[in-house]
Amino acid sequence: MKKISLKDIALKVGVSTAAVSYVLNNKEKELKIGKELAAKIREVAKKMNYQPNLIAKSLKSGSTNTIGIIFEDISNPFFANLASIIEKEAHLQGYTVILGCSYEDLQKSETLLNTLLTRQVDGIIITPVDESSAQILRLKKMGIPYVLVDRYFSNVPSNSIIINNYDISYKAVEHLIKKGYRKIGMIAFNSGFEHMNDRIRGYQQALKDHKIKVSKRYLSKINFGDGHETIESAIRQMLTQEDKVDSLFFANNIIGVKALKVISEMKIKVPNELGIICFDERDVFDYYYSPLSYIKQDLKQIGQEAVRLLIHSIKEKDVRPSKVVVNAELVIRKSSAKA
Amino acid sequence: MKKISLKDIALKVGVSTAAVSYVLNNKEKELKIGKELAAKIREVAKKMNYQPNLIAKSLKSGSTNTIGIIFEDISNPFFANLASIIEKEAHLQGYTVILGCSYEDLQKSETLLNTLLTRQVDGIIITPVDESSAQILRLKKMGIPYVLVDRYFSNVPSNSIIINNYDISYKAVEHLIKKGYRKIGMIAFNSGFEHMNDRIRGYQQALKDHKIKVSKRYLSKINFGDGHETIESAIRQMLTQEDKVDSLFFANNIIGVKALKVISEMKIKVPNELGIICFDERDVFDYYYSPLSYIKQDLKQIGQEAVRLLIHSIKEKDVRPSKVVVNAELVIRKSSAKA
DNA sequence: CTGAAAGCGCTTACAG
DNA sequence: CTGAAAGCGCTTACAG
Repeated sequence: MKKISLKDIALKVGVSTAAVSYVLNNKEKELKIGKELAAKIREVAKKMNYQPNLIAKSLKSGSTNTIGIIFEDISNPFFANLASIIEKEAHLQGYTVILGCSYEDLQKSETLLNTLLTRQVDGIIITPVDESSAQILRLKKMGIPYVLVDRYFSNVPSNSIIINNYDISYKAVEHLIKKGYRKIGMIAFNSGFEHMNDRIRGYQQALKDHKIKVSKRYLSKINFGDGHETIESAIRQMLTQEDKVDSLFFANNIIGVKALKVISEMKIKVPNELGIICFDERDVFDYYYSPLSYIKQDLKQIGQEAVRLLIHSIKEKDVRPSKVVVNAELVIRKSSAKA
Repeated sequence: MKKISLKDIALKVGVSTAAVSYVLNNKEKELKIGKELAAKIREVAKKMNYQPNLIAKSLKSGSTNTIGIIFEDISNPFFANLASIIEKEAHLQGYTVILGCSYEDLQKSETLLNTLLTRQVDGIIITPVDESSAQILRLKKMGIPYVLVDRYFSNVPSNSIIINNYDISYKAVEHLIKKGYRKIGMIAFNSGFEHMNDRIRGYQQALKDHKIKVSKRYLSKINFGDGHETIESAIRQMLTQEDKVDSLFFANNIIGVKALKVISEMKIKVPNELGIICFDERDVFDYYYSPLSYIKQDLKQIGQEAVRLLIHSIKEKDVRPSKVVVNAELVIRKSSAKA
C-alpha cells in the first residue's frame, strides 16, 4: 500500500540511496557500483515494484517534463483535434500534458496560467484569449517557454504557429467572385484578434481588387459571449436585409455551424440562392446536402510544429521568438458552385 | 528571472521560512506571528511576486491536487465533450487535469497509467481499453482512487459511471419495431466490452420479446482497428446482403457517422427504405436530411458525477466501489419514422 | 507564544 | 573508486 521509495530499497539491500539512484537512473555513474551489487539492487527494486516519484525528481531537477495547454474550449472539434495531436506528439517526446480551457474568459485564462506556473510546467501551448496580450507579455518577461497557436499579438513577438489568414481569405472570396457571386457577406467574431481581422482584411481586399463595393452591411460581427439566439438572429438579419447577400463567408467553424442551421430553417437553397465558404472543417460540412467549401487547416502540422517549437525553446533555453506559418488550403465543393 | 522561494522572502524580512509559510498559508498558525510582522511578510511576498511551488508542496503533502484522465481519443466528440465537462468541474473543485489518450491500445494504456502514477496523481478517471481489466485491478489493489466511465468490468467492482445500456437499447429497438420495421440490423464493435454487449443483448431481447427471429446475419461486428474501408464495406455488406435489413441500430457515434456516409453514397432513402437509430449524439445527426433518432447520454451528469465520485474517494479515502447509473434517453426524430 | 529542525523522495558535486 | 551529505522548496510537530 505505502509507496516504495529509494530509501526502502537502500535499506533492504544495505547500501545508500545514492547507490540505488545511480543504478536505477544514471548510466554513467552506475559504473561506480559493483556489477553484482547493481544486479542485486535492480532485483530488489523490481521485486518491491518500485516506481519513482516524479514529483521528487522534478523538485530536484527543476523541470517537470510537463507542458500545459490552454485552449478556448476543448469541446470545439477544432481544439479537440488539435489537442489530440499535441497530446500524441508530446507523449512521443516524453512530455505529459496538462489541459485547461479558458472559455474565452480573461480571468479564467489568468487563473489557468497561474495554476500552470505554480505547477512548474516546462512550457505552455496557448490559444490566447482576446485582449490577453498582457498575460502573454508576462510569460515572455518571466522567460517561460510558450507557443501561441491560432491567435497572436503582433505587439508581443512570440513563438507562434499561425496560418496565412489574409491570403487564404482573399483566395476564398476571390473564388466566390469568380463563381459569379457579387453580394458577398462575411460573418465574423467581434474582437481584437488579429487573426480574425486578417481574415476580414482578406475578404475586403478581394472585393476591392475586383471592383466590388465593400459594404458595412455585408459584414456582421458577432460577440463571443452572445447566446445562440442572438447569433442566429444576426445571421438571419444578414439573410433577410434589403439587397440581401448572394453568398456568405464564415470566419470560423462555430459561426458556420450555427449559420447552416439558420439557412436550413429558412430553406434557402445552397449554392444557387446562397453560396457558402467556411473557415475550418466540421463533419457537418460533409453531410450537408450541398457539401460546404471550406478552408482546411493542417491541424497535424500545426500541432506537431507547436510541440516541436515549444520543446526546442525548453531544451535550448532559446527565447528568441520564432514564427511558423502553416498554409491553409481552400477546399472547393458544392456550396460555392453556382449554376 | 529566477523563481522566488519562501527562503528569499524570509531572508529579506529576516525571519524563518516557517514564519513566512505560516503567514502565507496557514490561517491558524498565522496567529503565532505578530500582526505587523505578518503584514511585512505579506508585503514583501507581493513585491517580490512570490508564486508558491506546487511541486514542493506536493512532495511534502503527498497529494498533488491533480487528476488524470485517460480517454480513448479526445478527438472523438463524445470524449471531447466529456473532457470539457470534467475539466470544468475539476477546476471548480481545485483540481488540475492531466490528459492522456489510449487510442484503444493496451500497451499505450499501461504506459499512460504508469506515467500518471509516477506523477502522483490523486486519482484517475478512465475509459478502460478492451481487455484491460488487469490494469484496473492493479489500480484497485494499489488503492489508487479511480472512476471508470463509459465502460466497466463486472469482475473488478469499481467506482463507475455507466448508463442503462441494456434498457435503452431495448427501448430503441422496440421503437423501431413499433414503427413497423421488422428486419432490424445492428452494427457494433467486436470486443469484450460489457457495455457493448449490454447494448447487443438489449437489441436481441427486444427482437425476441416481439417474436422476431434474431439472425446472426443482422448483427455485424466491426473491429476497432479496422480501417475506414473495412468498416465501410462491412456496413455496405449489411445493406446489400440477401434479405437485407429495413433498419439499423448503431452501437455508437463512430459507427453511425461512418454508416451514414455509406448510406448517403448508396442513396438509400431514410427512413422509408431504411430506419436508423444511433447510440450517442453527433452534430451531423441534426443536419442530415432525415435527422437521426439517437440515444442521448447526459454527458454533463456523467462528467460531474465522475469528478464528484473521484474526489469523494480521494478525500474520504473511501475505497468501497460505488456504481452510478445515469439514464440515457431515446430521442426520436425523422430517421425512424417510417411512413 | 515562537521558530529551528526534520523530512517529503529524489540527485549529484564532492569529500574521503 | 565509493557513498555520505547537501539541497530542491515546501510544511508542521515539537522543543524551547
